[in-house]
Amino acid sequence: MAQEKKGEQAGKISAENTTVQFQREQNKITIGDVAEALGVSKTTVSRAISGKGRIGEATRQRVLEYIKENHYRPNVVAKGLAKSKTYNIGWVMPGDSNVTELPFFQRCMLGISEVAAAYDYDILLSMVFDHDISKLKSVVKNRKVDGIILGRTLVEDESVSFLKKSDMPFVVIGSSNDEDVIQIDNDHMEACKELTSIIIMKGIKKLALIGGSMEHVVNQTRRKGFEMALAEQELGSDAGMIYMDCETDSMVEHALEQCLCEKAECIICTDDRVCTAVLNKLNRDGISIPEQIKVASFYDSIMLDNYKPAITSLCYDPKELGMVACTTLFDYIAGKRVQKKVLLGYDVVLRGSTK
Amino acid sequence: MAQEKKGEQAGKISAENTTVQFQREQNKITIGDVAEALGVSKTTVSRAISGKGRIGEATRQRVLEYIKENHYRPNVVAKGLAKSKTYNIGWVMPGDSNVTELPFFQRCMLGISEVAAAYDYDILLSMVFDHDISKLKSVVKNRKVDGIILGRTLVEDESVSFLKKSDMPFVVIGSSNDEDVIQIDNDHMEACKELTSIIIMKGIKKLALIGGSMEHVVNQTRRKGFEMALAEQELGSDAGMIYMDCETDSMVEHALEQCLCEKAECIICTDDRVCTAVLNKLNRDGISIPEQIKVASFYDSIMLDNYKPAITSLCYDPKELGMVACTTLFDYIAGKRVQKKVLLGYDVVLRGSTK
DNA sequence: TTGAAAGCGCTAACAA
DNA sequence: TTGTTAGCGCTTTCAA
Repeated sequence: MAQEKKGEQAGKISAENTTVQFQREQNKITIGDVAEALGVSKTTVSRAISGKGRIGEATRQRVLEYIKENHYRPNVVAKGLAKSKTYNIGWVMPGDSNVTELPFFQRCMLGISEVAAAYDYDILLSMVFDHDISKLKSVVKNRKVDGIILGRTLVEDESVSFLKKSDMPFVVIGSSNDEDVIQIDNDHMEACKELTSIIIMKGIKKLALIGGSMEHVVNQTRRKGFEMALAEQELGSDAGMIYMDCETDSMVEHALEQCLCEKAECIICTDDRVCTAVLNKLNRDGISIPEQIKVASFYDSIMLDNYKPAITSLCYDPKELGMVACTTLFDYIAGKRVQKKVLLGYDVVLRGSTK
Repeated sequence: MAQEKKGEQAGKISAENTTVQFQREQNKITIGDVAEALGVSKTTVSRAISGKGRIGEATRQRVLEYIKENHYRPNVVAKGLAKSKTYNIGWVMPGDSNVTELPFFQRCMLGISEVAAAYDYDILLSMVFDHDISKLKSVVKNRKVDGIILGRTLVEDESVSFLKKSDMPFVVIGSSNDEDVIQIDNDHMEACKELTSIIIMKGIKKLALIGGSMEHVVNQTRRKGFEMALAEQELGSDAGMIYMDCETDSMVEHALEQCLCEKAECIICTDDRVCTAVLNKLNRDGISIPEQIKVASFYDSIMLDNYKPAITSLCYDPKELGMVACTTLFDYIAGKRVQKKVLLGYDVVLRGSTK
């Protein structure tokens, strides 16, 4: 076992066969080796690979062939050093535990991943916390990425203000109140307005919004959409109750109780966490949906997938968000002129809960 | 707007103020600049920073001070090139859509992220698909990482066999049938055996296992744990029905029907997706839990969090899994001898569904 | 069309 | 204790 065939995993296996030890194996073939073997200069090899600079078709083919046969791969890091690029983009997502539950970020990642691959880029992951963005800082200061995608924005966002002061190109997924920031988002305002309007048009005269933290820009936007619908549909000012900043289940329940007292006919939740809490309480209290009260959510998720009746909600495509964000970032890095604010679509999905 | 203060975001804002264009700003101070400014050699500066090699305390302080004042940060990529390191570890997770729903991987990431940060490493993310591991391949061949953590293993795992042939150190989260692979996992076998045993000891005489794909090592292990409990408790061979490879809801439902025909008293599900399907069908058919039939799951998740009655299940800590995997990988890279198979703990949580 | 040489920013022998 | 020098593996200017 001491002598391993080249190409097999380099590992020494212990007597008891229960531990292993890694031994580095040097196998690397460099551009210099290729040049030497072919009797040409490194420059020529480099040119053959990049396709830049004049080079004879014959030599070009010869080099390319040799490379293929000998499985030569240029060292991307060395290339990066020479070109002042890293071929990485940074993906910054929140690490807070109630957020890691959400499939949203993984779906975004999927989109980013796909686009980045097309540009021969990799993704460097940084998890940040509301008040600890040290990982983001180190990635930027260590210059390990060529640009950054921020997965979430807060109203007062340390990440954003840090990035603005750096010279690192970045885009955010979600919205920012800062006009200078390149932002990719769904059109939450329009979406929330539309869903609310539809509900009103169904004849509902008294409706309530129960929402999460106003620290999130998106919740501000949702609220605005809700209010706009109310204004547009010309319902009285007492037609819409709003309870924001319900960050815990008990706060949601408390808000819900108020809504019930006020005889709200429909409860709209800004997201599925809030909605779950609402559904649980209604269930416990034996209030039936949609007969006694209607429920809708401004965000759908698997958490609600299996609920009976199905919950009316707004649907978005996080993967598309990731793809557009990534494309935009690459365009921006390349010096192209890019849209500062891109708004993507949504679907209003009417289900049993508002029948 | 054409002239920006240094340190502000380099961006040209268009006339309509709706697009932006990025302009690179050169601000970098190198080790050479520091050396020159201080009238010492680059080596001296390098030594002052790394703390390696003999250097006078006086010069050392002088260098450090200058660095602090002038905000010099060594270029990690250049350092990496010189030391043949990347200061990145690769994190490979599946991109299949039914898998991105799971918070499991994000929780693992959290643990990895924490440990990696302590080693001044970053995480390079690759999403792979069951039969397309090209992203993994490019990351390895491009030598953009010093080691890799595989987030999931299949029975016949292309990623594993590829990595074994490369000289890239790697560990897997989950189990592999391949003894040579360094693997970090929860003790699923023991956990499943224990939960099953407990249920049997409650007096259940006829129980069924409904499970997902046998392509996943973990499902094989779970099945084994289930079978071991049956054997150990000396129930007859007809006491335990097993329906594996139920990859769709309809397959689960079909299996469930069989179980009901056979008068199973308790349904155990290998994971929460299966469990959700089971619960939905039981609910639809008006079969009450735990009165008419008992239900348990070998994996808990938020999908089941809000179900009434609460579902008895096994609980694991994915973050710990990530932390241990990452630590192990670093030890292995450092040439330390490491355990080939590490098994972490679990909790059996008995809830209403098996009352 | 090709090559020599300098340089990207850092580390590490070896000398002094 | 400090500096000189030669890399790490690639790109790119300039000259041939």
